Amino acid sequence: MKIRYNLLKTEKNTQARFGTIQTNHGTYETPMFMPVGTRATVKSLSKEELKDEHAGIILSNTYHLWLRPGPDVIKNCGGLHKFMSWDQPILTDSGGFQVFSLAKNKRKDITEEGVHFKSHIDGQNLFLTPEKSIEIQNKLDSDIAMSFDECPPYPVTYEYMKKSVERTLRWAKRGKKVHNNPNQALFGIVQGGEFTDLREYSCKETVKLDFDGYSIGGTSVGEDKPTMYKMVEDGIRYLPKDKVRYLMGVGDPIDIIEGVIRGVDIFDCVLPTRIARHGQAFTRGGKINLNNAKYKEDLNPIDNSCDCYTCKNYSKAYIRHLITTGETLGGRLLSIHNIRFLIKLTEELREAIKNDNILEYRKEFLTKYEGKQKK
RNA sequence: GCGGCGUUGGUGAAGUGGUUAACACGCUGGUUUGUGGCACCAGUAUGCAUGAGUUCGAUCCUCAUACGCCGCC
Repeated sequence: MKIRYNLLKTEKNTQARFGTIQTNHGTYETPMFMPVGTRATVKSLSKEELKDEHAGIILSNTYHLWLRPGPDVIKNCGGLHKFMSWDQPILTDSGGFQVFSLAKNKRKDITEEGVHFKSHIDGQNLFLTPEKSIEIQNKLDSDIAMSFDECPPYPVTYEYMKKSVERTLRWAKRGKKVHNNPNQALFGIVQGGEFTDLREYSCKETVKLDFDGYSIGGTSVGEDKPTMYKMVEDGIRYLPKDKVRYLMGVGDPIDIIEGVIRGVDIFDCVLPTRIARHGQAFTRGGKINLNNAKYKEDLNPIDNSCDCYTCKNYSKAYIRHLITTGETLGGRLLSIHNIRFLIKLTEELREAIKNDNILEYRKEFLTKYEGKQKK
């Protein structure tokens, strides 16, 4: 079996969906937030810590594992699950986004055949193609592989985006052709930027290729929020109801809620772990910065309503001390909290969908999260 | 008691007779969305030991005082 998505309920007033994803490594409810473990590790966290906070699928990255330790090493070590001792599902990103982020400020050479770019480790010239990406992901033996796409920056011209969408479609076809891991699902990626007709086109053509799931790519690349939400709407409209919908790279709490309301099932994002390492935490009352002097002697947990390991055991004063002194435990504790915060958010969204009150939930969440003055 | 040297922000310090006193750290905020992990951005001395003098103008020159370090009696 690859994976199967079971749609159990659509919320009455919105497109929000409650369902399950069945995989070879267990069945999990959606909407779901997936922590990012780029290099076969969710930075600083053990598998027990992830499971204790109810993590389901986690992410890993083709580009990074390609460079180190290399796909053959992982294959010879029994595949990614065995290698990193993670017995729950893994989704591997294709490396498409790395082409965007690695080469953001430099020249990148995108050709029909693939992408030439330089290793961030030693500068050597690399060449990644759709076939290569899928071949690596086959070896990694993740549960879900992603098609290799082009993720253009924002903004680009309509003409460029049109060409890019066409190329991503050809790449999707090529990748699908060489995909040969019977236990691995393969997802297609919808692109098209902020152009409604290109999103529609990308969506319909990608669906024709019949993937195991679909993701909305090309968001959170510099556009404003209304534009991003429109991209999601335009990208999701023509996707089949019986397949998973994945909004790539989105993990701001508000964006997750807005995504779920528009019909997204799964999300991934580096935000919870990255901001944790820089001393910041999500709370019901908004994002806070533990570096702030006001927490110097604050013995309260980060969030009184949080059930995570960090909030059950440590105070803001202590975490602030760890963060300001550069102790690694600080980032770890905040990562645990932030991941739990987003996972708990999706748990509550599932309940809201079941109760048909997701709009009400959003209103209540925003009132607390953004302060009383808004909306 | 005599002589020499020194005294610049929270810290280490640079510097000049003339608009905004360098840099670093610290401190205070902020940013971060398919991770180039441990980053980036902004703010932070109306002030140069104290007093007087020289000068159009002094943190920078002169004198005195205080404090510190070193040497001599």
